[in-house]
Amino acid sequence: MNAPHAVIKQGRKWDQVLDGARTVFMRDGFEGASVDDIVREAGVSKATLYSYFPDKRLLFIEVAKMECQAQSDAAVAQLEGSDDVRDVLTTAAKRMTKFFMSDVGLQVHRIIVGESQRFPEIGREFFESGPARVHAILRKFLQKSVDAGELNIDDIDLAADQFPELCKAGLHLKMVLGLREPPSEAEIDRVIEGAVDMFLCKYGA
Amino acid sequence: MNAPHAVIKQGRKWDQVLDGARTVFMRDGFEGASVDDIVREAGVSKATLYSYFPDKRLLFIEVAKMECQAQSDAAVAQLEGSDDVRDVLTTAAKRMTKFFMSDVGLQVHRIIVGESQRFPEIGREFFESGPARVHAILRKFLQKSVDAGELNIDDIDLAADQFPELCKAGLHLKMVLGLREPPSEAEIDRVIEGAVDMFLCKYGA
DNA sequence: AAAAAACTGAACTGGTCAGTTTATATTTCT
DNA sequence: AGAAATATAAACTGACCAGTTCAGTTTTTT
Repeated sequence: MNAPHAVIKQGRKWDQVLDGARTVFMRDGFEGASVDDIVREAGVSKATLYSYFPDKRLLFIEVAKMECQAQSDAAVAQLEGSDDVRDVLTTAAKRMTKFFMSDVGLQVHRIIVGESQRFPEIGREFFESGPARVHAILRKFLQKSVDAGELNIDDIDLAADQFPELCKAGLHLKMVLGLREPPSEAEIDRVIEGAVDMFLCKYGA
Repeated sequence: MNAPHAVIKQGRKWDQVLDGARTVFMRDGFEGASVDDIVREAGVSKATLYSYFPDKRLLFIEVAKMECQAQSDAAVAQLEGSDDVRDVLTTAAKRMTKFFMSDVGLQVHRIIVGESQRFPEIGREFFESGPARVHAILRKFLQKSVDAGELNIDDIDLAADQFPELCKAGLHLKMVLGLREPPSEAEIDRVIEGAVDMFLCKYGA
């Protein structure tokens, strides 16, 4: 069995190229990043890069995909470990907020929003691998809790949309626009507690 | 009294330039817009444009300022006309949501977020003339209602941050990324009612 | 009507950048 | 070791674009 382990021929320096591209795109955005910067960062020749990717746009899309994937893996996981609804929601809120406010999360958000006109598929990729997964997992948990009689929700999709929104309250937009320092633990806790309180006030059984 | 009515000499075609720039920037973004496109759209010579604005960046900032101003004027007004808290909140929510979902509102949001790294002052300008004004007006109304014993809020700033966030639930991001049709009246009403319900559930006296 | 101010059009500069080419070198496979 | 695949460096092309310049025209002011 010495069959090639991938149909797509990727060459020895595939990872280097992607790493370099990730660094430069995340630092400078799509327009701001020049291909020469990327090859310098990657320690690779321009010809090599272009032997992997036919153009800058497709390289960017590949990087964006990877970043979205990594993002959602880190931020989203099954909601388990406690039987108390408030605990579970608080944990979920902390995870989400942590990612929303991270440098990577903010920068991905900025770039995706800014380029979503130019590259519609990137917007979809981002949404599916991030917000949509959060929604799905939250939805599942809420449904389970409703079935168990612990929550009382008529429109579960709406509720699963509201909760993440509450976790951003006031902080996220300011951070995206670079208008404030990262929030302290205390500030985050205040927002999260406010979110959970409000959510349970409305939907608690 | 034939004194010039403005200290800054603006020339006859000032408005033409700004209108053309507004059209092209809002259509193509900052990088996507070429100065030649703008002068063509404005029906003005390049030399004229550069006699008003020293460079493309400052022209863009001027346009962004105007757009933010127009935005907040349209979306934000005193919250009056009814004594019923629910009515007032519902009206406010409708106005906000209408703007959030409008073509102009979405495009301004995309461009500002995308360019906020390159032009930090634009982010601030946008925030002050938009979200911050909404926050201030909402805050004032909430305080008044608390004083009148109609609401019961311990952290008014948090509450004033939560409400607009609830009004976006699920819709805004999808629209920004171009992932769905504009919501129907029914969908908007559903989100708004959900927002007001949840808000009053938590803070109603 | 004369003078002053504003505008025009078109060519030009200098710089950047995506993507290509080529001749050469290194790595990997057999 | 020899062949085949992969990578390199560097120069090059073609296009785009911000910003300048200037000789000449139109509009406004006096």
